[in-house]
Amino acid sequence: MTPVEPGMATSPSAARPDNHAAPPVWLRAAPSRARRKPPLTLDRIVDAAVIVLDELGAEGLTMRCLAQRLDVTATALYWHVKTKDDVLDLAVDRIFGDVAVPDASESWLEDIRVLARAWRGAMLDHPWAAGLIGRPMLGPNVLARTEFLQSALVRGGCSGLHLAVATRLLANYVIGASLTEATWRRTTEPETRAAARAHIVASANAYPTLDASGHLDDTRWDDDLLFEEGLNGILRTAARR
Amino acid sequence: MTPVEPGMATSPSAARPDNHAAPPVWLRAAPSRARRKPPLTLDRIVDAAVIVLDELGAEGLTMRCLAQRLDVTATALYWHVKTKDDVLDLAVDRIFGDVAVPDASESWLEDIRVLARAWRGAMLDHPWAAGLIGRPMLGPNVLARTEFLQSALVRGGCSGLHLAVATRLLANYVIGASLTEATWRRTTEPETRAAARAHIVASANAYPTLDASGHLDDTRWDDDLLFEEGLNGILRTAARR
DNA sequence: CAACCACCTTACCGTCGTTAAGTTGCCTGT
DNA sequence: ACAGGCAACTTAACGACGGTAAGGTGGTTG
Repeated sequence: MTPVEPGMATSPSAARPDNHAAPPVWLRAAPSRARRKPPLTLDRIVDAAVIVLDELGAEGLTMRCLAQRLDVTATALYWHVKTKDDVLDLAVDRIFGDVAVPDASESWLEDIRVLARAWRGAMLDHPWAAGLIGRPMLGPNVLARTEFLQSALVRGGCSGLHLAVATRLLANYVIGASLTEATWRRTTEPETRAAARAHIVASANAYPTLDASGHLDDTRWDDDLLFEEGLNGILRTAARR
Repeated sequence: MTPVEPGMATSPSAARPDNHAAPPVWLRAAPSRARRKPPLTLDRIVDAAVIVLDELGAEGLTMRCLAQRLDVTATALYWHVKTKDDVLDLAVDRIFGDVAVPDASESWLEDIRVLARAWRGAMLDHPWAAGLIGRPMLGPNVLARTEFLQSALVRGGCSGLHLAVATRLLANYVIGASLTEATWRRTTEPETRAAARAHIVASANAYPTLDASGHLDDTRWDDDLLFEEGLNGILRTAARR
């Protein structure tokens, strides 16, 4: 697939002496660094994994295809990573690195809002992450965001039981909302969405309220608004402390 | 694995005549029904799938092992089911059938509380379900519970935007909470939990608030209490309408 | 220059989900 | 009563997957 290139790279006895001899630097240094493939690192693996996941989804990520994109054999990955699950865990934490942690402003409420929005945004940008949340998230990026969230609550005056409750409430809401929205967005060829909605309408006697409220197909309000309003509701109760 | 049993079942030319000939009914009728294996149905497949999932977790469920438990070949399943994902979807919906839908009482708040508790309980009883929520949940059991939840909110006076917000808020909170708790419970050999907590303590400078609040290892309050308090917070804002 | 070690490859294993092509047995029309 | 057909299952096999074991290689160190 990637046959060994002829010339310098192949034989040290030809390449090294060149180093000491004639050729101009720009003809020597550049190729010698560019032609040799860059070393495989954990970072490069995770980068590639996120790209593949974005393109093909969670089921599309295989060690072989990931390796191919990095121009190595599949087994080479196992030098840097113990199992495929490691790659997935790292990829999940990686995308949460994109969630900007705001500088702590004087408005802890707004800080939380910003973080929550960004968190949801990251998950909607990478909908495959929704299916991977059922594994413990202990990566440094996730922890850093949780730390910020809880510290904002502390700034807002929460402590003790109320702090624990508010932290979980917020985190669980954001996770739940992102999860359901991303799931819906990911699997939704519009035909599926229409079919689901049609099924509810057809079973209107079984689901009268869902039918009347336009569940799964409400064009009156969009997801952003509903998320924001729910967030407001939570923050109002948190602020009452 | 299941060799053909000798006698009647093997050869029609030997079995059928017996039907017309000597042997007493209780030796004929009973075995003829008991010995013939019960027909494979979707229901039996899903039942077995839930059992296997409970025993071995999501990764432990394979079509072959599921088939073995049903005393059929793996390919036989594909007559009743199109793909393995179908089995998973059905299994997820099945466990939500265990969530008791309360009779609508005069207290819509309490109705919601009961349903939310049961929902969470079902997920904690079957922690494997947490990893399978990243797929659209459109099964009849899930829909029926959502219908009840929303109808309770309507009884409570919600409508329009507020109804949509409250429905999502509640559902997302319950899902998020169940997911994180189940995930934690499933993957937690105590060693992992201890390691995670130790990591936070060790990085106390990076996560001061998490460290101080006993994140991931707070013995002061248990999960049930935190869930309940969060639920109360949500319902208070919903009730203000 | 020999020995070593980090890093990658070649070769391969067992298992998985799934398909294709029979085979069996009941049920129905005549 | 019997032929034909269809539903329900089996046997066989495919290709891809995650993962392991052993071997090579190139740069660094004694």
